[in-house]
Amino acid sequence: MISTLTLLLFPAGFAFPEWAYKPESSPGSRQIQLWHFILELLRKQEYNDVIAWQGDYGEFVIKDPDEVARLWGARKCKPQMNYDKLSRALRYYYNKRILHKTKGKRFTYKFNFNKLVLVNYPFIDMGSGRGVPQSAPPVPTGGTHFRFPPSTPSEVLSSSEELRSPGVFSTVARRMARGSVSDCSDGTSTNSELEEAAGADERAVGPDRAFRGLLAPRLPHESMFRFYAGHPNPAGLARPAPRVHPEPLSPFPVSPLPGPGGLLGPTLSPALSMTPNPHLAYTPSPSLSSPMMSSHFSFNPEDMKHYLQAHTQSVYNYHLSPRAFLHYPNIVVPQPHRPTPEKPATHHLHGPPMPLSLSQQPGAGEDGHPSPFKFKLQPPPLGRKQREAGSSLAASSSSNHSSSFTGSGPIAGSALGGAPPKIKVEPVSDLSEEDVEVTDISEEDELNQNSEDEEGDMFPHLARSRHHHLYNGSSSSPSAPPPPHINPEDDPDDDEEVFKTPATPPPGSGSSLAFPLIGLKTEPGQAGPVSPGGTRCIPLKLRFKRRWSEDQRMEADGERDEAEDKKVRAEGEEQEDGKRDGEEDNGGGRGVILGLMLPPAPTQRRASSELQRATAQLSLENTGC
DNA sequence: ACCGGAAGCC
DNA sequence: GGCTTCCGGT
Repeated sequence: MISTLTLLLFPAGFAFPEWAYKPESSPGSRQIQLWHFILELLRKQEYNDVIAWQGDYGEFVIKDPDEVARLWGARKCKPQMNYDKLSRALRYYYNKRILHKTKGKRFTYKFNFNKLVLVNYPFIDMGSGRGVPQSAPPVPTGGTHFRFPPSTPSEVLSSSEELRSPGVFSTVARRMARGSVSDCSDGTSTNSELEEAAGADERAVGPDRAFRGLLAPRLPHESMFRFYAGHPNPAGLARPAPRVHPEPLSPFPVSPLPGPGGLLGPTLSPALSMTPNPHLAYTPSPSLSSPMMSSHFSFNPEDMKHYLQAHTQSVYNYHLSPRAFLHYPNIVVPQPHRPTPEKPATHHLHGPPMPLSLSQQPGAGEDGHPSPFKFKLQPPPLGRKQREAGSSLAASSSSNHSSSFTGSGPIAGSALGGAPPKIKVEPVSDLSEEDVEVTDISEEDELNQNSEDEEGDMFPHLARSRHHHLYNGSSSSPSAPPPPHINPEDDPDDDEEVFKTPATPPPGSGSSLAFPLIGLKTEPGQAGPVSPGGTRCIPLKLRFKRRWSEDQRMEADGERDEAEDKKVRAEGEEQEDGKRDGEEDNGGGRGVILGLMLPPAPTQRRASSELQRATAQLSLENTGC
């Protein structure tokens, strides 16, 4: 199976896009983007008096708005820049879900790292230990949000932006594979380090890279990365570790989330080169160092059990969606103890009857091109006016903005039975939907946006209608090291954190379990296969959702909304959405797999670190102007 | 302060 | 696409 997996994983060979390393070349823009810049400032101590991390993970406060504006203006050669304009730009990020305002706190904003990462750096290799930079945005609890690629090619194409289209990735990948990473870096940019590292990695581990790339989005966990790491290059590794030390200011927790992901990592990697290296040494958390970390991981029941258990624990710890639970046939994982009494122990990961085999996935790797991942920012919500107006446009059809979410819980409510405007039906049908899902995804994003939840993140689809929403209770998770200040409420909402797991693993999870990636690939036609078996989970899911919803509400109640509420609007979900929703929930077929793996946070972190690195080199001010 | 529409620039 | 600029509104 591994081989199969491998193939799937490395179909085309994804690589990290060049732009990932260069802020300047960030997608969509030639120049440095504001958020990169902010991150850059954040990571530099010298600007601590100007802007600094504060409060929750990802939350930062602009201590000196004028100065920040000045710096930004300098960087962009916009002397006329001022905080008013800068803040407008920041607000512009709200729609993109990259940032949101921390209500009630002056000049305080919060990154939604997940989104950033996913969106912009889906394939980044967070690799290694480059270490979470101090400035790394915190992504404590969170899960990552990811979206699945559209199932159909057409969809893919249609997708608005597929960011860097697959083609791009593949191209890059190839390049990288060759070790020509340097391309990216012409001297201009930043990164020598990154590039070098990347290059090294690639050379050393050709496929791995690809692998990583793929995984990254879904498998956030650091451990995962680590394992694949195997990166020969020391440089990257070395640095990070040291840096990791917690900064007072930095929101980042020192330690990465312990998570299941780590466990998986090994799993995945076996095939890959797992050479022990410093990386491995750098284990995020003790927990990771489980046996699983050991060089070899087998899918045998015991191991799986172990893994699952760990995963389950993590799910609980992170308040992940039930969907996150891995399913492994025949193995029942004992439930972790959860603080919360309520949580039902019920879920055992039962395997759905039909295990998916990787093979099922249709084109998975085969198509020559990599699966189309389309990670994109969500479309901005419709303008309020429009919405209000009832702009029909919304495209969607019917979208009415349904109500949105009342305070309590948007989606959750719906799930619970609240009347959700949109969703309503839970389609039990589920799986099949995937395609739909995918499809939807592309477009849906726009529609969905709603943010219902706290998150509002990027993957509305997932989140939205469906039940999904689970955000991690940020505060709670024990494992995650709390930031200095944790506010109970704060984060919960934060969307960022929300972890939407894609889907539960489909049935056959055993195998699937392992690879999210696979799922990706699958998309294309996969619906068929999945459907058969997979779906049955639904009921459980629903149940879980409810549970979660309840829990979430209880725990989080507050905030989530924050930003998102407003946006909710978009929702107009279409009927289809509803369907999809169901699906998604399910774990939608393919996605499912992914879900398993992902431990959210890490990824983000890594991504962030990468970003930081990338940005690090930029000069804050641009003299050139 | 903060929000977000609209128009415009690159 | 990603702001920048301007601006009316809360």
